[in-house]
Amino acid sequence: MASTGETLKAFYDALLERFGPQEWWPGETPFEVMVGAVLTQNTNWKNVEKAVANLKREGLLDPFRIHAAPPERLAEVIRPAGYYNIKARRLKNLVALLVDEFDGDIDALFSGPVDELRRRLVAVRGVGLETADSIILYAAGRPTFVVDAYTFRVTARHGLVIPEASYDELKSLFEDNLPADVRLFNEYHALIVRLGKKFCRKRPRCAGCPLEAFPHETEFETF
DNA sequence: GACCAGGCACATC
DNA sequence: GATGTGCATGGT
Repeated sequence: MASTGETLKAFYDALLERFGPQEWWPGETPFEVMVGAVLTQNTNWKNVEKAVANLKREGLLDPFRIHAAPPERLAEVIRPAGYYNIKARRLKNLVALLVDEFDGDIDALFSGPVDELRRRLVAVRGVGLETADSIILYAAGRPTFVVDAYTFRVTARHGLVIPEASYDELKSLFEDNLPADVRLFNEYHALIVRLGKKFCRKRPRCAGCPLEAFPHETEFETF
């Protein structure tokens, strides 16, 4: 009987073998990564790329510029990312933390204990657990495991957690059974997303899945 | 035309 | 604490 840690490592090896390193997060600067984390909420990444390109073209990919921009103007620029009114407000909430508390110095925001950073990020309206963890891992380069909808599906369908497991329970599943390695956490989450896009959607297509050889449920909940 | 996407806040029970 | 709903564009 393989331990949870051994199973998680075997999953990782199978995903890496199939897909190769994902080299996440696409983004030229930590600030761009942070903005992308908000824009990609429940949204296809292709749409986010268009919104980010618009921000660059308009000279708005800057904490002070976003802070000063009227919400309606910001919303129009990020329109392709969807939910543009609400995301404009969320971006302004997030840069308010950066500008008002850290004088726009993103390195200052990212330094200090990870759990304190997480509390600060989650306290921002519009930044939930996944967005906060994405920022911590991919923008700050600090070790925290990012859980998303695909993580729920993959782990539940392979019997690693009960389907009712919470976000933090899933996060602990990975963090308590793997070394706290930024590179590993980075690739693992990216590989789960890659897997999910192709095989582990709401209506899964399991034929050819790299985890096909591992035990899994044959009846799927649509979540 | 239905379904889906790298969520979150808020209302209601 | 659990469940339901609004937010919105663009690809399959």
